[in-house]
Amino acid sequence: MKFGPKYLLVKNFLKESIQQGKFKVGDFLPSEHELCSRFSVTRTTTRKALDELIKEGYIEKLQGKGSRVKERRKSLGLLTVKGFSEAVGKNVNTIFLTKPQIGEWKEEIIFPVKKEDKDAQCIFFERLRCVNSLPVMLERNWLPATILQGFTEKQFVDESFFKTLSQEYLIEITGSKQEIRAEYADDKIAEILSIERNSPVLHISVLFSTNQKKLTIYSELFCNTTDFPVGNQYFM
Amino acid sequence: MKFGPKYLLVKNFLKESIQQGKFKVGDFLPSEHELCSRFSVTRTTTRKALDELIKEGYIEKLQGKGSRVKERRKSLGLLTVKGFSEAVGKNVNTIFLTKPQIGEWKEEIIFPVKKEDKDAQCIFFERLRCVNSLPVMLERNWLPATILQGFTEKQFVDESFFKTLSQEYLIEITGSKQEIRAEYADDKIAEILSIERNSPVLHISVLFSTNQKKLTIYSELFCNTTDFPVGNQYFM
DNA sequence: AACTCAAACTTGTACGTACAAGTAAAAATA
DNA sequence: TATTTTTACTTGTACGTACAAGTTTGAGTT
Repeated sequence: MKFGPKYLLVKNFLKESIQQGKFKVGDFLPSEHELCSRFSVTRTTTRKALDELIKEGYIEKLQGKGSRVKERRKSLGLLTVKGFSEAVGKNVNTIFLTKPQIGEWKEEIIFPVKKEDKDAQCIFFERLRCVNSLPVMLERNWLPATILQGFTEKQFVDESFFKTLSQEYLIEITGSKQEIRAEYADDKIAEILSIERNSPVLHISVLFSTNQKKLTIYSELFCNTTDFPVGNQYFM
Repeated sequence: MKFGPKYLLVKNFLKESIQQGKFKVGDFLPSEHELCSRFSVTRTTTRKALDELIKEGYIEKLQGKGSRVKERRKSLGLLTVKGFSEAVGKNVNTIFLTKPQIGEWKEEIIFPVKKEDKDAQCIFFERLRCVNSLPVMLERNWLPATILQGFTEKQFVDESFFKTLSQEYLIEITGSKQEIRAEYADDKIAEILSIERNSPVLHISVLFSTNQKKLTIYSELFCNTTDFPVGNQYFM
């Protein structure tokens, strides 16, 4: 039998446990010492495993206390509407304009759709994000139906698409590519966002890659940024 | 005398050497073994130092070969115009509309200007980025004049503001905060970008923090995204 | 009851050793 | 000369040990 490096054993055990919710956000992992004896490795090896989990944003270490499961690095360099999620006290809600269903690959996807994706069926869903009941962002998502069995019938975990992928299918986002444009709102977008036709809207095209090589997610976002700009932060 | 951890000695020596250009991009650092004997530390310590430099994006390791100085992580989660720098074969140039000079703190800065900055004098400069001689992005920058002695007389290194900060003042960007809006182009912006008034333009407000606690940089960018969308990438 | 302090935990740094695995150039072979 | 093999270098993994430094808890003291 061929095994890779030992530290991957520890790392993957912890990573999968976190992804499956066996360790929840805020929980402390077993101490380094305990992991050592559980896997019969030295602390060097255990610490290497933990280091990688820190690098990937799963945990943080607190000297004297332990290793705590972190809210997963949501950013990924992604843009988020200022006021979504982090904003406390704001009334944010999400409306499904189109529930997940088998649909067609549309022209409006900016990034070129891969051939293997085009050959497969396509899951589509469309959501409207509102702040204080005012529509702020329209989100359209396309993804191949090959892997996600029964996805159209599933309820979203915490209203979150990514949480659903993570917890129900053990799929996580590993990368993203974005293009951002300022455009005139066409009739449809203007109507949905309750703005005038030809108002400037922020158009964000996103391509997500995941740990499942076959699963690429295509998203097109349209934002009314007059009241809620889109933003991100990065600190070393 | 009080020293911190030993690995910081090695790390900082290498980091400063890289920042000062003693090791250039593509160069290989001294081998771990050599660093060990030079600093009288064990490989554990040296590797810890190198690990941190990897994390901060300064170097990459190649098994069997060595540690090579990398092109510094430009991204920082930042948006870049698609076609700038990375795009080969494209004709990109930069025009100073306003050379670095002592100016005033303007109202148009979106992020609130810190009090200590407002009390100081302000360096301002304004550049127009063109692709194929067509104006694509207008960039306005403000920063307090306290630290950067003689900045207004300096020539930019490689036409790059950040390279100049790094090589001439040993200042590096440690974080950023951005807000993005789609707006109507006002008269002035429209004229500079050679577009019609009230065309949609992408307005990006950036606040950079640096390793010099006193130095914050405020930028306002205006992009015509019809031909060149703005974008970023992230991969784990 | 309130406080102090020691003990028992946690992670952080650092030592030293050994061998595996990848790379490149020199040496041996055909 | 051209090819193969060896050798000497690089980084990667893993062992074991020791003590420093931060946190929590509970025993002991006031």
